[in-house]
Amino acid sequence: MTTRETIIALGDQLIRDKGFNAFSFYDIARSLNIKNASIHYHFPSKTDLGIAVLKGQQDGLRSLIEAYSKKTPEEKLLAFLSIYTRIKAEGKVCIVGSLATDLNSVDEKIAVELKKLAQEILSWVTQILDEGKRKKVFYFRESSRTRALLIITNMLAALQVSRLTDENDFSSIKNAIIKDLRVKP
Amino acid sequence: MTTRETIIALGDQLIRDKGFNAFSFYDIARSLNIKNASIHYHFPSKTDLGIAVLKGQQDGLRSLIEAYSKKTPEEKLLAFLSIYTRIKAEGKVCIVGSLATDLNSVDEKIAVELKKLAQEILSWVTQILDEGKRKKVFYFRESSRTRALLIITNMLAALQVSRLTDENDFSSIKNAIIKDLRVKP
DNA sequence: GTCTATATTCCGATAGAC
DNA sequence: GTCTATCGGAATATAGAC
Repeated sequence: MTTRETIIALGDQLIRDKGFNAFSFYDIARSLNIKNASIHYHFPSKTDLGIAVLKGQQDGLRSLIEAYSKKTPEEKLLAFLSIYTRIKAEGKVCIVGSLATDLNSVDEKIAVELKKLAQEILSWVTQILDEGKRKKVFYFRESSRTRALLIITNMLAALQVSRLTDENDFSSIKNAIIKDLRVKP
Repeated sequence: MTTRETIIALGDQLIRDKGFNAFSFYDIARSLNIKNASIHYHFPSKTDLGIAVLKGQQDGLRSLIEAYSKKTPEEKLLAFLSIYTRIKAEGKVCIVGSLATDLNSVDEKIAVELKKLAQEILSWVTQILDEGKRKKVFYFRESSRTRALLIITNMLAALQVSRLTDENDFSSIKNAIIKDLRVKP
């Protein structure tokens, strides 16, 4: 992994651990045993790093979508849900939630990339549910888009709320989502 | 409203608008036409203000619970959901979500009060659902606690995600929650 | 309770040597 | 690409006058 990629990975983790406004270039420099100024060589501004992190997330999502394109709707949905399970294991939160709460304090360019990411997530989950409904493996009353929103908001906030209530609450929420989709009307 | 109360109200709004780490005492001082140092007279540290904001939220919640204690489960649930509708109208997010994403960058004392607030919200919604199930006005398969978590996470993240996707998504989510509870098995 | 003034620390960012 | 050195700005916080 190049230094640039390592910086992006560390920035990503820091945003999801402490929030965009709470981390500094020094946090990254210390981890990498380099100096503050060296980070600026790779990313002139903190906003530039934020954008790179979001573009990395977009690329990762597209790879996952591509890798699961021939799989069943159940497999796709489980792959989607396991994104959050991995984040939970790290004790962190989703980047969409983290940056959404700070939205009015970050550069507009970050907001633009964040919205793109959110749209792509919503679009994918909507398609998964749509396919599952057609193939009669998922059952739900709402539109696919609304149901996708319900599932995404459940998982996104499960990471946040389970930091405060009980760590097991994350699994309870995840399991309930899966079960509910399988209940025939 | 006393100056102290006004500062708390402004701090609350700023946390839910920009995040805890993005607002400064100067934001509040400017709004009140007083100086930075005057804020410190009322709240020695930013952490003190954060705690006061959270205690204010706890008090507000307890008042709401008390005011609705004799009402029906449906009325209680609608009262709970309308908390978020009001926040959405302001374009802000829920304080629980905002501070949960910044949890590892704030003072431990803030984390303690935030957890108390989250527990009280979860406890209330769980009781509302429990009562609704007993009285056969709400229908759901999960435990009351899990269903409460599902509903709370939906609303909390609906505020965050609808900043990014479509403002109308908030209403779609809210309406789906209400409808789903009324569906008989 | 609010003010002026100031101390202190931290952060983002740049210049220029190596 | 990384370093040293430094600038400029912002933010938290305190001292002491009014």
